[in-house]
Amino acid sequence: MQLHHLATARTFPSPLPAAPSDPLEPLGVVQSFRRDQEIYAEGEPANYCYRVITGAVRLVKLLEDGRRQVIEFLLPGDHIGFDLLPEHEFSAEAVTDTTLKSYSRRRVEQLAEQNSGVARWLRDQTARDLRRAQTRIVSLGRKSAAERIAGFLVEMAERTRGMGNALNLPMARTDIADHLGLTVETVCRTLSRLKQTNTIAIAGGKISISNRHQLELVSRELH
Amino acid sequence: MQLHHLATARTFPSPLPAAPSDPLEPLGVVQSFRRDQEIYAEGEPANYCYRVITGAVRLVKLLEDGRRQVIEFLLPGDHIGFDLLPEHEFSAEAVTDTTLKSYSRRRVEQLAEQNSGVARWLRDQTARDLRRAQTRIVSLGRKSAAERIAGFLVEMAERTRGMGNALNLPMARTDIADHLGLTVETVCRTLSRLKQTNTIAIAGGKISISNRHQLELVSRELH
DNA sequence: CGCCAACTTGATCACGTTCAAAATCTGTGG
DNA sequence: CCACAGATTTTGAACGTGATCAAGTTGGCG
Repeated sequence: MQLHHLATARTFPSPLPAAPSDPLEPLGVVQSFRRDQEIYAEGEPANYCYRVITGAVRLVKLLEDGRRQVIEFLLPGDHIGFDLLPEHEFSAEAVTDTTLKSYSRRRVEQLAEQNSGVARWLRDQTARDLRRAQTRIVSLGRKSAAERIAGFLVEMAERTRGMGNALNLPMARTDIADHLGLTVETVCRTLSRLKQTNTIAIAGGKISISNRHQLELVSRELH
Repeated sequence: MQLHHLATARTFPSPLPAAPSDPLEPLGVVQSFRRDQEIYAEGEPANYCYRVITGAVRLVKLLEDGRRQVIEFLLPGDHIGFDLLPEHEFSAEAVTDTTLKSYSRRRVEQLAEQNSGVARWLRDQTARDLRRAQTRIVSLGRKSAAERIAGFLVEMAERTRGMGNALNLPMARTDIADHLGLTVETVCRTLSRLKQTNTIAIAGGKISISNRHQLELVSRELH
């Protein structure tokens, strides 16, 4: 199989957030993954944690009968596996060609033992992930398809702060559907409806937000 | 308003898990809450964190139009708010009459600063909560009503390890529904169906598991 | 005993799914 | 550069799970 040439158009060119903490940084090793390549598998011992440099990663749970849940998308600057639990409960896959910086879990743990700043940073990191997961629970438990999709677009706009209103969504519709607990068809139809109401625009496969205010209203079912 | 007498029948009499860590324990102060009493509100500064002694607590998100999501139930031995983020994102309410031990967030933070064991315990605590939340995401995103309810019963059986097969569910059907992203009616109907198939028994409002194996199969849609 | 809240059951409805097909995009080779 | 092939996205029609609306039933507590 041949290497994809690096899809620079699908990459996030914005300046990367600062390293988590200086003492951690020298431990990192750059690693590259091709589109759809597995970074680690469910149940594997967690020997490394990662920071996304370019590209995007999805955390995935695959049920025995083929149903799939994308638990989380990780974008440049995001951290993976810093909860330092001994095993990965979900698998991680590259959404597009991706580069990560990987850190030895053992070394990070040692560092946290000695340096309370690092320990604190780890704690805050995990706490933020927890908040995000809990917010997702509300969305999946109590929101309509339109609310979830509008909310997802707003969230992605904030997380990528792409130039202007152009959203850079590296993932396919299927990934979005599996993230929001919907089917591809529902995602497409809802996007089409948002387009018809001039809330978003879809040109050449790229989505941009035409009416951010309206999109936020829809995400709260206050239309 | 009059005090309810302590609903001992609805309380968890099992031996309480050990304190998180000795140095933390002397900071704790016992506090009591009546059924449905608010422990803290959404958006409030998080000055305290808690450990459940008896009773049960629900973490709740209330949407502007009245929809409700119970993000999490906390049972005796469980910890609340130890992520030490500055504000509570959700409100906490007593499901039944409840006693908590409360800890000053500031003092806990200081302790973590000095004692890397405490810091590590905090991190692990938050990491476990994160795992639980992520598992819930899978359930809400990709599981049917029957799967969610069966899974919930199994989970509660494990968490309470009630005497034998008798489950002690302190929360009302509405709470269960709002936890699983369903309506009360669906919860009732599904419980009735589980009863008809002799998977569970409902007597005097109390649920007990008749066929644990079957229940686990249903929770994985392998019936 | 009688009231009110919680639970249960039934009938109908709607949102999102499923199945199916068409349109568009991507990449590859001539 | 265009043509073709496979994958992804979009649209359409029928269906089904769980929601909604409505009416009983049970249980706790005065």
